[in-house]
Amino acid sequence: MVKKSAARKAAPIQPDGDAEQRILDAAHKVFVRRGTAGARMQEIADEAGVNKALLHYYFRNKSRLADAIFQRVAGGVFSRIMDVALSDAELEEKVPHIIGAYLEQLARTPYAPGYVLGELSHHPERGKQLIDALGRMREGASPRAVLEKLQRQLDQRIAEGTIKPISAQQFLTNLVSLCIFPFAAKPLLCAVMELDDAGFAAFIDERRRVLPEFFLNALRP
Amino acid sequence: MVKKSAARKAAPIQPDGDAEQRILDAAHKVFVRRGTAGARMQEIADEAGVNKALLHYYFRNKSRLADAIFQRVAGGVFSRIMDVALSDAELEEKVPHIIGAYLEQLARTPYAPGYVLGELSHHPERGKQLIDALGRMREGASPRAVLEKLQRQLDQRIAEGTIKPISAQQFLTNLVSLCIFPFAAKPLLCAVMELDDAGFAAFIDERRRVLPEFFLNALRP
DNA sequence: CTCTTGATTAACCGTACGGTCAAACCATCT
DNA sequence: AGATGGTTTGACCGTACGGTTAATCAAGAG
Repeated sequence: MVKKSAARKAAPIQPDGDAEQRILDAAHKVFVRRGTAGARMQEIADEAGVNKALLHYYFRNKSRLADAIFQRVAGGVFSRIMDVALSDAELEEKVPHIIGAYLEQLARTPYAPGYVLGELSHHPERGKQLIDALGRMREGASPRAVLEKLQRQLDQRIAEGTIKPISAQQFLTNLVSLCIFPFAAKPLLCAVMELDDAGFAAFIDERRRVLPEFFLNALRP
Repeated sequence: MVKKSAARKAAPIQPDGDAEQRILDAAHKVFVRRGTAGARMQEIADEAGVNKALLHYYFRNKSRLADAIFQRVAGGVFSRIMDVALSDAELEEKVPHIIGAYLEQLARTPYAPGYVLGELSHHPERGKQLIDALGRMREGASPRAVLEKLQRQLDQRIAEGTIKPISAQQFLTNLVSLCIFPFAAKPLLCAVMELDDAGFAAFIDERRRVLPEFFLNALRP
């Protein structure tokens, strides 16, 4: 759509990367820490080291920029969930693996979940937009198909009598809840448990050990 | 602090209740659906059927009003958690009871969790404020004391060998995660599972049956 | 009745904010 | 060198928003 002259050069002139990318990164930071409504175009421009008008040049207006960032952040938070449902590994391997990878990723972006959930609650229509975007990222991974595949795997184990009956919906909801919520409520948990950032990291580390066992144990018949 | 003339009369003149209360209720609605930064003082005034200047008369400015509402909403979302830790009942009774009551309450205010988590992530200092307020509501229910009491109860059961070892922190975090998250992510869950509001209510109803068993099962040694 | 006092309003103010525009910039091509 | 076209900027605009003020209203006290 928009041709980037800097892309042709090996060493870009600008401080780092081309302007559009710097704007996206700056907007990412600002939107996540202030929320869409609380973010200021000027603050994003400053953070990107760029004139405010340039934001409107690349992204027509604030709401388009906000949409782009929301998709980026929410995609980052939720895309990994697909791994659970799509992989063919047995639950006993899959669950610990996904929990470990997920907690690790979230620990790197601890404020993303709070931002995403806040935005979702103020703009419910973004729920639909988000799963459309996720479907576009991973070919043919419609939510319905994903849930059906997971349900088949669960049903087989249920028939074997090796896990208790559970629907794929409840299974996924539980798994995601246990992983994401502690980050979304991080400031509250830190206050309740009297933790600083290092203490919270330790709490998450402990969680990485405890959660797989807790979850698999819950499935045991 | 501020004397209310209408309070003296048996039948208040105003449409319903005194102005301060109507403002609080209106602010509650507006802040929850728009978020603090997205809420407009004018919209709150309209919703309360009152002049905008009156908001500044009762609450000096927007941020004080926002603080009041946040405490109210967040208190409503989290105060019930205390019941788990403070009650003396056995886990097998306590857990299903708290899950049932909690899901029922949240189903009545489904957008509160998203609002609270969003606000927490943009104003982390409110975590501390919130637990102070919760401590004020329930006499001598400091988080530390609550966690210690719960830990004693858990330790006894662990020593008996009737549940697996778990810290009070992880126990509470898991319980709260499983209850609150589905509401905070309601728009997303509805999109993924192709549910309307009635379908979501049914999903929560199913959850009320499934969750106690899931949770207690996870504790089983 | 007047005086006082809290409650309520209409009108207003300053500015912060999202958005626009014409000019300047700069690499590339002829 | 000049022309071209995407990129970047400073200056500007309209308004929506939070907040203030002076006036009005209602009701009790004297």
